[in-house]
Amino acid sequence: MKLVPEPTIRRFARYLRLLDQLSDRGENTISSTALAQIAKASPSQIRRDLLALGALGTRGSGYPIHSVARELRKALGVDGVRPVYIVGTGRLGLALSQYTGFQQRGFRVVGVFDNDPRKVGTSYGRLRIRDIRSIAKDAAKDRPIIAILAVPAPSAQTVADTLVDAGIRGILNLAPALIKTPEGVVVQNVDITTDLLLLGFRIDQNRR
Amino acid sequence: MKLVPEPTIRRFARYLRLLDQLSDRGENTISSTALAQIAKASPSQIRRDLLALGALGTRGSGYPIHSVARELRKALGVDGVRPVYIVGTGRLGLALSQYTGFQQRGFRVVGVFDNDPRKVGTSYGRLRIRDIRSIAKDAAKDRPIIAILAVPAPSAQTVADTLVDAGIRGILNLAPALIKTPEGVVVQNVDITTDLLLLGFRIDQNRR
DNA sequence: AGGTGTGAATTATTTCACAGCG
DNA sequence: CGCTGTGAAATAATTCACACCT
Repeated sequence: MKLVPEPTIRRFARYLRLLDQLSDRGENTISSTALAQIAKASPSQIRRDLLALGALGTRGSGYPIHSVARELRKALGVDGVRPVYIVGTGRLGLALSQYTGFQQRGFRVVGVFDNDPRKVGTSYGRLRIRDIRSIAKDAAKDRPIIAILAVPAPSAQTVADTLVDAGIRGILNLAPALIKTPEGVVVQNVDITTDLLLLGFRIDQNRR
Repeated sequence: MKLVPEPTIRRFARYLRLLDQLSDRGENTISSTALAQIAKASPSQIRRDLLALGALGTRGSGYPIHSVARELRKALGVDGVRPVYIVGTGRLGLALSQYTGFQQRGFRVVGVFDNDPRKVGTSYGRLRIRDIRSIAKDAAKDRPIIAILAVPAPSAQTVADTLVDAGIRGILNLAPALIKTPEGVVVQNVDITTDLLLLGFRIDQNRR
């Protein structure tokens, strides 16, 4: 597959969720127009986007949901299962460690870490909180590529450095802090306040 | 202010966070080049973006952090304080209700709701969990414009309808489900799995 | 010198519109 | 027919490059 534009990738993730839902309802095919409706996009945009996966549609009847979903997974790199570490077991870290949605989307939480000795050793569900100091050793065994960083802002950079040393290639940063990583380690920032701001703005503008 | 493009708005939220941080460190001005550095954007993009707020920069020395931050807040509609409701007190809802970051950014959680009678009445910090059935009545008093929806996917739509009836104008939807709202009620979806997918993709492509 | 404001050029993304396949 | 695939056109966003202020 050649280079896919960034906005298309964002939409890919949305399409995948929608198609999975449709699939659960027993649907087999969907037209660009119908998908556009529920995805809040234009039919031609859908066609352009899906075309990047190859010509999967059937003229006259639409797109086969199953194959498109499979190709989307392949394009997004979740055709297998990706092991993930969660670092930080505050309220947010714990909430995420219990979240079942990851598994359905190709991610599996295989380790939860903290630096607080009082927490290390206690169990939440199937996961036992491990000591952050053993993360490099553990990572050699679990081979996670991605880590979810859910620590307080002041320690974000230090912990991020530890993750990089442990061989992590991508960090989903939930801390409200900017972190620096060496070339080759990708950071994706998630900041719910940003989304709140954006929502507020859209309300004022009455944008949909 | 005339129409600001959507991508610019997204960046506005980021700039604001950075400028607040710089301000905390005692900085007074910053050049487009310096800001570009930490915001991972190009200097000319910064200048274009900030220009949409009016010509605030001083040639030769850069942008006055304070005024720019104030204008950003105005542009994003957070020059005052926005009251917010949180609906759903699972792990995630509770984590958010305790999150202190909102206040600093112009949002204040003024109510937390659930439908579980065993939870209603119990207190978390300064907030007492209230009954979802009284939300319309309460909203008439608290006048929240925004609600954060943190309920399980199957009940998302029903609860969203309740929120709309209570006069909510914008919903930050954390449930992994699509919700429909009447014209004039804005929905902003937050889905951490989508960000994980995006991160995974960027690792594969080695995009920064 | 140093750094903004801004038209013009470039590049990216979306939409149009229609040929062509099932 | 209905609906995809796709060049071509239109629109949006970014970057260039430089005049101009302090």
